[in-house]
Order: sequence, then structure tokens, then C-alpha cells
Amino acid sequence: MVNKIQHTSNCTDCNCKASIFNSLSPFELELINGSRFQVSYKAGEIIFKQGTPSPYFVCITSGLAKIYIEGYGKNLILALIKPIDYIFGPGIYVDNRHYYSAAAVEDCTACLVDVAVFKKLIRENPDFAEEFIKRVSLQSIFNFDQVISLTQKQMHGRIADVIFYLSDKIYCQNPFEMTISRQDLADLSGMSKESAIRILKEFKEEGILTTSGNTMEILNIKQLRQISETG
Amino acid sequence: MVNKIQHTSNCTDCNCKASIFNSLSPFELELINGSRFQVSYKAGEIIFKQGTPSPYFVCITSGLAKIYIEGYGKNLILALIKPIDYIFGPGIYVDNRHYYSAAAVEDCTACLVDVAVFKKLIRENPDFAEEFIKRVSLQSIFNFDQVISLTQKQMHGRIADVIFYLSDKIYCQNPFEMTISRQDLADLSGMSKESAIRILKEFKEEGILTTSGNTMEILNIKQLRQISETG
DNA sequence: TATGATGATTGATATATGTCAACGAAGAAT
DNA sequence: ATTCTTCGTTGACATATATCAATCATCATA
Repeated sequence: MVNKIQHTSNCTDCNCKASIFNSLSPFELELINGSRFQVSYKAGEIIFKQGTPSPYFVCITSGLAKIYIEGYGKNLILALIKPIDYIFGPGIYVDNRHYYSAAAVEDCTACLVDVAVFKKLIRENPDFAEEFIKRVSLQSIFNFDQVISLTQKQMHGRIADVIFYLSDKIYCQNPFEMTISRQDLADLSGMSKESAIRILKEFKEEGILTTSGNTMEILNIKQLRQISETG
Repeated sequence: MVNKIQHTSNCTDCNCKASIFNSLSPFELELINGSRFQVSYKAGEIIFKQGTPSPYFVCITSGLAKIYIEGYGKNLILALIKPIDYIFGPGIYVDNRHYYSAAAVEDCTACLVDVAVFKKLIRENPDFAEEFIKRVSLQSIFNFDQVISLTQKQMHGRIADVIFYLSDKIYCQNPFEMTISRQDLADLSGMSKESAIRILKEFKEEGILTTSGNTMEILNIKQLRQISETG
């Protein structure tokens, strides 16, 4: 399932490293580089499973991945991860276990870095530590928004939120190609696949958006925003 | 609303400081002490509001507080905070704003510490930084459990989860005195107050728990656990 | 071309849950 | 004691949402 690939370059020269690494010195980057290896995943493959040990810090360098909690019979997607971004879990500083699973949505390549090296740098480089805490904080804030959407909005509002998430944060264009499945859409918005499809259909009927094949275009952003805000 | 109170002691001798401060030296504690002041809140009073600047790190030294997100028409209680625990928000490292509100559920006293001092110590003391990250991580893990409960369990399971939270984590005894309102119970479990009351009534009818006045006792822990797990 | 397999879509139905309104209880204020 | 206010409780009802089953579309494979 996991194919190790030769190092294609080194971290110092890498132009696709996550922004958090900007706070590292060349020497520190070399440390990262020494423990790093590169892996590729095919769409659908699992990167790691909830509950398993967490020896690596995962940085997605191409493709699209999802992180999701395996709950009671269904999954909740916490976020989609695109390049250049990394996946870290709260377990790293608790019991070194994953508290969610990760899987490739599109074919992916990733750099894996030894967690011990990462933690060492957190201790030694305050700028790096601050960047890390900042990143964790941003993720928390995002999760807060998500929880409020999931627990206090009805299905229409939740789907609207997810569509904006895809358009604004993930694909970053308006007619965009949905590389996630309807099930993923449902797992992002905390509802059944059938319900998600029905809402999408209603949106199409009302002229709020169109789909053709896997391409989706938001036609009436204002109205969709309205739906998002009125719950 | 907020009454400043004289310092009753100093941080070095304080026997009610949060465990994270154990990693600080006497000198560092003195830094904290210098910027610290003590405040008391009456039950119901707001400690800080979502959206406002976040100049202090708040440590609850007596009483019970709640942190909650003000959403669309209703609130979601993220956690109850009891002594000796502290309230920190993700905004501290982002834009220095609060991303949730805090209020006293019971009469409370709290120590407020300048965020700048706190951040300075995070930079200078790696043990302190690690403890902080660990604490943030634990909070994240707790939030994950909460989100899954809220989004994937039905009302009975959610109420069961909240009752265990109160009994095991907050009041830490089995017949316990509920100092939170029914509305708080509802805001903890993401449902309407009426629904929360109805579930409680069913649990009483089935002999799972009893209430008299504000005292609640779980009679059938096994069955309640079962309800929590089957959603 | 035929044949599956997988995912997307639709319809019918049951039910979990919120909303609204009324009422009761307990305490605070007059 | 009386009034008022807040909180807890209950019932009736509407509806948001999941579930189940069937059909359809698409694509890989024989």
C-alpha cells in the first residue's frame, strides 16, 4: 500500500515545504531532512489509522488528503489537507496515538518526518514553537466554526458551508472540480449521503449552482451566503 | 461587575496554582506574580465575551465557570472549568481575540495573568511550552469526543455523555449537586432545554437515575454507559 | 458487446427533534 | 402575604432528517 520513494531533493532547497519550516535554520532543516522520507499514496489509500502509534509528522506535498474521525458507524471529516500543508495530531504530545485517521482523496505524495526530531526542534527553537502553536490555534478556531455549523445549522446551511469551504479554502476557484465523493461531502457536513445529494439537487433547481460531471460552479454566491448564515 | 481584589498571596507560595506552573522556576513564577491580579465573579456574571480582546490568561481558583460559543441563536458549552484549571483560547496566538465566551456558573474567584508574560515564558522555558502544548492537545482530544457525541449520537446518548462528564470530570462524585441549569445541560448536549428535560424524565422513569432538588444520583451506571455507547 | 462493480440519484416512509404554548414551583421583591 | 420573575416541566404538533429500497449512470473488465 505504501511505496517508499527515493528522496527527490533535500529540505534546504525544497520549494514546497510547509510555511512553518521557514522559522528553521539551515542546520535545523538538515536535521529534518535526515529523518525524512517520501511516500506516495493512491486515491483511497489510508495514510494512518485512528488509534495507531504516531511516529511521523506527515506533510502533504501533492494531491489531496482527508483527516476524519471514525465515529459510531460513520465518519466525520475534520478537514481536507492539500499541499503544502501538514497533518499533526493532538496525540503527539499526549500518548503518541492518532486520534483521527487520514486517507488520500486524490493520489498523494507526502514527506514523513520523525516526531522526535520535530519535538526536539519545538524545544530548541522558540520561533518554530510559536509557529506551531499558532497553527494549532488556527486549526482550533476552524474546528469551532465547524462544530457550530454542524450542531446549530440545518442541512442547507451545513452544505452551503461545505461548498464555501471547498471553493474558498480547498480548490480556490469558482468553477471547481470536485475530487471528493458524495459520501465525503456528507461526512464533511454531518449528514447522510442521500440528504447531501438532495440538498445539492435543490440548490441546482433554485439556480444557486450547477454541476456537470465532477465540475461544480456556484452561480449565486450571495444567496448561498444567505443560506449559510440563516442556518 | 468585576471586582478587583487585593492579592491574597504570591504565586511562589500558592498551593492552588494550575499544574502547568510546576515547570516554572521561582524567578519565572515571580514574573507571573507581578502581572497577576485576582478577581471574583458572582454566579451568572460574564468573565469575557467572544469577540473581545484577550489580554489575560484566566485561572479559576474557586467556583465553577463555563466556556461557550455563542452560535446561531443558541450557545454551545465547550467545557466547564473548575479549580484549579485555566481558560486559554486559541485567539491568544492568532489575533488576540476570544473565540468563545466565559461566564461564572457558581460564584468564582480567578487569577488573571498578562498574556504577554505568558507568551514570554512559553518562548523561554521549553518545559513550560511543552506542558502548554500538551494541555492544548488534551483539550483538542476532548473536543473530538464531544463533536462525535454531538454529531453522531441521538439525544439519549448525548445526555448520557454529559451526565458522565458531570459525575466523573466535574463534580467527581456520584450523588452530586447539579449547580448548572437545565439550559446549561441542554447547551452541553446540543439540544433544546425541553428535550433535555424529557430525556432526564425518561431516565428517571427507567430507574437509571434519581433527582431530588438539585441533587442527582446515577443508579444504574452500566445501563447509562450502554446508552452512551449505543448512541 | 456483455457483465459486473461502484457510486449517484430518487422515492417512500418512519422517527428524532425542535417549537410553541401552557402551567407549576420556587424564590425575590414589594 | 402578595406579586413578580425566573426556571423547570409537560403536552401537542410540525418538520428536519435518517433509513431502506430501487433505479440509474459510469467505468473497468472479461
